[in-house]
Amino acid sequence: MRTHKCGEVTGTDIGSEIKIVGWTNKWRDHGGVVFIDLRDRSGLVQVVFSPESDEAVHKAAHKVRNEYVIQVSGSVRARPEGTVNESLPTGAVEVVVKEFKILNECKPLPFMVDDDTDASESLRYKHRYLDLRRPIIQKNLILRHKTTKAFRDYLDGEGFLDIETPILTKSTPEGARDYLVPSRTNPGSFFALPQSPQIFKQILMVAGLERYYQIVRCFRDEDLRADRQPEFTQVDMELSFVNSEEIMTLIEHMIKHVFKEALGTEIKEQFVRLTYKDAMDRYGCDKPDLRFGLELADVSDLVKDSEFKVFLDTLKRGGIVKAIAGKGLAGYSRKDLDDLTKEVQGYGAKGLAWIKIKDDYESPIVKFFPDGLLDKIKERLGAEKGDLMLFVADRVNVTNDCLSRLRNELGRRLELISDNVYKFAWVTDFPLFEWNEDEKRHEAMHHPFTSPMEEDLELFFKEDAESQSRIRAQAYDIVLNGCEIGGGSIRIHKKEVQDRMFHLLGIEAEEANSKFGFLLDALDHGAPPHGGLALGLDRLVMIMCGARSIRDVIAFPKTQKAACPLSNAPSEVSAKQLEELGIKLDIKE
RNA sequence: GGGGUGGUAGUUCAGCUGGUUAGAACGCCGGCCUGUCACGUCGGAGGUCGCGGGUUCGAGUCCCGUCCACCCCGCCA
Repeated sequence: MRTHKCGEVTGTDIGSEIKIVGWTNKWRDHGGVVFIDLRDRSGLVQVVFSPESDEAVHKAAHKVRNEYVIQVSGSVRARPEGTVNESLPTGAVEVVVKEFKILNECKPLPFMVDDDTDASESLRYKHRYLDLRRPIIQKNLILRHKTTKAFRDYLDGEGFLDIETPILTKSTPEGARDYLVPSRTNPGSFFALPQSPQIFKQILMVAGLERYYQIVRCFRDEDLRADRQPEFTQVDMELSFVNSEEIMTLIEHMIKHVFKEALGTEIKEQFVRLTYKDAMDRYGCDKPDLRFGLELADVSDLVKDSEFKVFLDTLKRGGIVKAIAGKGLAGYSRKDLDDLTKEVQGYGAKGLAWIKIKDDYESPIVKFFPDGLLDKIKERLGAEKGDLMLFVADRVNVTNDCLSRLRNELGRRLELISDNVYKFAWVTDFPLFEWNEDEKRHEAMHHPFTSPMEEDLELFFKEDAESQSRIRAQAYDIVLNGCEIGGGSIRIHKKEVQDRMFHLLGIEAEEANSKFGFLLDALDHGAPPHGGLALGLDRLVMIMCGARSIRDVIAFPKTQKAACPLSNAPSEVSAKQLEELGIKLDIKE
């Protein structure tokens, strides 16, 4: 149907007869001469209908409207002097139409197909076939394609096999809420859609496949966010006979390959290494944005010499006092400070103490600090005149949580966060367990198949909760610009260790057997040491695109209520379907 | 489950302390226009003010409820 693509008509085609097809991006009817910008995936080119070349064709051109699909035959020529469009790659040429055909018409549009459309998301998703015509979205999908291709190429080169795992699988305890699928042939029983192919990929290792990968859909029935969809894609990998260092090295090379191939960006520096403890101490979270500094400092040992009751009481109860220095923010108004205070209170802090460093220290609380103490605090924070010192005093986790969010907020306010900068970090030495206060039991921080560190195995077999809380995991997260883009671990490959793990998680042998028996059996039949990692593809591509939302890199995303405005899924089903499945509805009003 | 913002023409929005016939831009339809590329120009059509109640002589505007979209908290091993 065509000899050229619209965006690829160039000066070298001048004089030749070509045939192109595409959508009418814009038409300009001057009465005498009609211009149409014809668009296909490759770009735009201007076509000209002039009465001099063909009266009938020129007349018919008046019928064309936006988004009509047309086919054009004509000759390429240089545009007349003074009419070159510098802002268009094809702006030096135009196609003089000799023949054209309307291949399809288009009803009036619900919104303009245009990169800077400001149509609402729900309208765009309802007519996603129009929304996806916008070059800016196509660019994202193209980058996503290049990214997955680069992953596949790299992994293929490293001897990884792409192996599919079941989508209809088994519900497992722990983790997110499952999406369930009823089984018609087993009334009353349900499949679950996988939250990840975790167990299957481990079984592939036991089976001797040695290197597995899959770019695979995962499902979690939890509430949505700008960076969270109920179905999302992981680059999922598992390797046998490796340690965590070897895995991290491989992943680092892979990521650099992908950034170079898909984005043309060379990541030169080595990924930063942080232990979990370092990350928490210095940034208050396990996914710090390393594009800026503003590190936190623990000042508990200093403020214990003050007379500020809030701090002293917190310390007495086993809490801590940490602080951060806002560079150049000593001029903050009462309202600015109130806003910041409200922000941290939203995350559980009781308040935010502040001290401005001007010629003197300025704050309602300076009177509680003896001479010299404030200098020591200032020194520890690396603060100087003109800065604002902000303090949170609370339990360790609340303090860290609030200050890490405050740190990100200050990073934004001080405009320290630049796009097109990629700061990677590995976070390692995670605790194996996280204490669940509600249920009074340990939960796996990563997942229940994560191996404890060799040197902590002794603790692993001790009975007291305090020892157990000190066990570190052979787990590692990969962080990019303050976003967790992936994580993995060395897995448990010995049955007795896995049994012990379930025991510590409060999962009885019987339950473990019914839920994970097939994995436990496999571990008992010559399971090799193995480990792996999964990367969140959507989030990664989102960062690479500079997109604000994960929905901008997914062709058919769901709304915050986990619905699809295009297909209207989910929807009710017929009584017959329910009957076949043995399902009766009991909807709470 | 909770907090916030929004919902008025096809679209994006304005609409003041409640008051006559709800406006603008873009889009759409028609006319004019031979060098535009945000074309210009003249004219026209287009509204259940998300939905349901209430207050009032009178509600787009105030109150209550509800639905939807987005952002966040909880949740997401």
